[in-house]
Amino acid sequence: MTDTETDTLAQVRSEFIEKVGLIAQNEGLPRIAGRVFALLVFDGDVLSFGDITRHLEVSRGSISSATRLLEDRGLIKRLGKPGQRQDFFRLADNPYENMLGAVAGNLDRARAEIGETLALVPDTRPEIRRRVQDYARFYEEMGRAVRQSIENLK
Amino acid sequence: MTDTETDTLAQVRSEFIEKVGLIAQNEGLPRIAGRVFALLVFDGDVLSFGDITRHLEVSRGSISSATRLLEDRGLIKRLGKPGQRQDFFRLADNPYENMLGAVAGNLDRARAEIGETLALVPDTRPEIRRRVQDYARFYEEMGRAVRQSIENLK
DNA sequence: TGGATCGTTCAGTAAATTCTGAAACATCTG
DNA sequence: CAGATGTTTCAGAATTTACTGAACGATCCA
Repeated sequence: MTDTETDTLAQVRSEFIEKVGLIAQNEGLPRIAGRVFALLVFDGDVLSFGDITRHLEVSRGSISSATRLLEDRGLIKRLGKPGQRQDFFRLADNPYENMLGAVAGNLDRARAEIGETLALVPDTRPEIRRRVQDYARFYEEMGRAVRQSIENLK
Repeated sequence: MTDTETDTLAQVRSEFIEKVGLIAQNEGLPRIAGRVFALLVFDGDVLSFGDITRHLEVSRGSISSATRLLEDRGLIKRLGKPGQRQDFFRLADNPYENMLGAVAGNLDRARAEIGETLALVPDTRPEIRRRVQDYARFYEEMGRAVRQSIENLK
């Protein structure tokens, strides 16, 4: 591999990290969480907490909360190494399925809330019921689709 | 219908509106946009701009941008009535399909950006390619699921 | 045990987003 | 055309969210 190619790959890598940061932001996650995820996707290796702060040049506080968020969502895995003070991280085994699991959870919650309203609209107002039901059906349908995706990714 | 029932329905309606406001916020939309949408779902009628400001008690500026956002996404329809200065609004004919259309668009965009990265990772780094490709596949799969939902809602 | 390294917490700051209200602009009516 | 009514725009206020950095408690090593 020539130097030029190395430089280009480093550049591709850094652009990827920034892109995923923006995608995360667009999906309502902290940008830094997206960058950490991207870093682990691209590099593949097990990285230490310190590695991550160094690569991304952000405060340890931010890395702490980003890693915890990603860990809670099942996107990354925290590893302890015997005789090592540092925490280590790698991609989870099934990050995308877990990501979709969180999405499905949100959809179910929304569907449930609308269901509560539906239960309170009397039969004497069938037009209202129908419209609220259409809305509920939308979340049901999305939930089904997402669960199907989880299957397809397995 | 008794007064008690009427009061209860009014209450159900207002709780629904607030709930949808929060759901919208949770999905990254302005809360007011969610409330406007909920109002039109629940009431079903054609409502004027003024009706909406009165029902929701927010500034006309906010209603103006919320209605435009919802209109742009194909969730509501703006109507002109002959001999009437006011704008009128009703639910779009297929609001949920259009909502999903926007979602699918975002997924496609994300997928495309990751595809750009993938194209730049050389064959000499197959491990990186595989991981980036898995990530791209995730967006593909989601896109497929959403498009399927659109079909199912038709 | 003392000193170093590490991760978390939290208070304060920065940045982004939403909302308001007033001014500008447009349309209708008499 | 003048006045009344209606919508948009935009500057600034309010709110929310993300981020930093320092203090703290924990763990490891000499």
